[in-house]
Amino acid sequence: MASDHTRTAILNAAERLYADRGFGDVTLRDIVAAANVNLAAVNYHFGSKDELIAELFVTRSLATNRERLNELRNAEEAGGGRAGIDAIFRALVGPTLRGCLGPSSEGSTAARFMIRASIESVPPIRRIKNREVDHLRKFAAAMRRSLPGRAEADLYWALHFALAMAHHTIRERERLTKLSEGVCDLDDVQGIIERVVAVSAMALMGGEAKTKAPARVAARDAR
Amino acid sequence: MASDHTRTAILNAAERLYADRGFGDVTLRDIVAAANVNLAAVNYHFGSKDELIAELFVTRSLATNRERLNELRNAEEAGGGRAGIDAIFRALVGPTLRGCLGPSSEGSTAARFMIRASIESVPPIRRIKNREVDHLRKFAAAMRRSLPGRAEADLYWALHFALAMAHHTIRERERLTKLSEGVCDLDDVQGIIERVVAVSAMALMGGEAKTKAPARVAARDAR
DNA sequence: GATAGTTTCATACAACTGTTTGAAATGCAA
DNA sequence: TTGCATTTCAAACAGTTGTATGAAACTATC
Repeated sequence: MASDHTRTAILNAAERLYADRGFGDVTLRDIVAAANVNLAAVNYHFGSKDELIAELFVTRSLATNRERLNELRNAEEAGGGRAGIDAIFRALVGPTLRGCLGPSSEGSTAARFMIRASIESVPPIRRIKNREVDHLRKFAAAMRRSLPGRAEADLYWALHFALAMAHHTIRERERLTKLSEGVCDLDDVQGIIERVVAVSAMALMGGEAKTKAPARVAARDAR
Repeated sequence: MASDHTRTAILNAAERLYADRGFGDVTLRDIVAAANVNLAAVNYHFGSKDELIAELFVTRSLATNRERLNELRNAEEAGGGRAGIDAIFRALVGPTLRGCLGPSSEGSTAARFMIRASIESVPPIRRIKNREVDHLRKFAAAMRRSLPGRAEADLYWALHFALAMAHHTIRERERLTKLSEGVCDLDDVQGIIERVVAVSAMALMGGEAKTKAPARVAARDAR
């Protein structure tokens, strides 16, 4: 037990430094200097550098996943076991985008850390991300309940594209601002979420009316 | 001039090693060992490790960009100055997806290197990517010509989402296979391209008929 | 075949990395 | 206070990294 003071000081300093300068050029010595603790404290409290990074990422990651599942559960309860497809996508990408975008994310170390984690891909984080399959399957299941007739492949492709748009927007938000010369407002988080949700739903629906039968989205006029 | 033998041996070995094991844990010593050349040869021929990586990436990157612009030009000429929106997206994501996906990409070192470069983000590569704004603006211009009435923001968001889907598919292709338990066929490159193109077009069109007036895609029922 | 320029080589360099060690300090129970 | 366990600390360790050096080998020109 004890005071935990050193432990949390390390966690805070590490999160801030990694967020600001990336995993690539932050050493344990940088961290302990910022935390005002001894170099050996990291290995004493966490075992290794990788385990420190893993703990940082797992904490934030679990929080996001909890938020997602909360939103999903609420949507399904509101719909009597079946959530609308929009609500499902909103539960999937909303928490991540809200957490990492918008003016508040500039100040939040947690947000900047997660952005960094999505840009640089270090081994300990990759290992954790690979365990997220079960979590995503829950969203696939919700989609299946919501649209029983849909082809499995279309389901997963839509899920995949939703995550693609969300993560890419977080990763490349600066580039998008520069590319569009400020025309794309990265601070309008709710607008972005609805945009991603709408496109994801269209990816699944093939641009047809929401309640209609399956519509293939793929291979039309090849080239 | 001279034989260039050493130079190209380094380039080949480096590309293969980076493709296989990532930038993180391939050292210059690994490279020169695989290339059967002296350690000092890298600094002699390239100046530094970062310049070697940069040269590798620039070469492949320019090739892709050339291919993209070729396809775009062809599409615009075929349409008398105005390419169809599908053709524009196809020119944008086609070369990248064809290069990095499909059974052939397993064998191609170049493809595996570019996949690696899109997963790990090292400083020299990031610097080059940031100079790609001009290149992407050409596609924005083509979209503008194709659909003069469209709002600028919608244009850039669709462009952004197209790249998002393409790159995310490349980055996470293994995860998607595992997640979907093989239901998503990552070897059907043409099918994937058409899927991405269709969704991108829908992102821009808002699910309405292709020739209709602007349709906002964003903020409907917030939450 | 001597000369000048290029390329290769073995080796050293200097710095930095995460981790370990063993002793000192601290906190807490009896 | 005594004793015991936890925590901190300075120092060193062992290994790796990219880069620099200066001599040797080569190549082509005159």
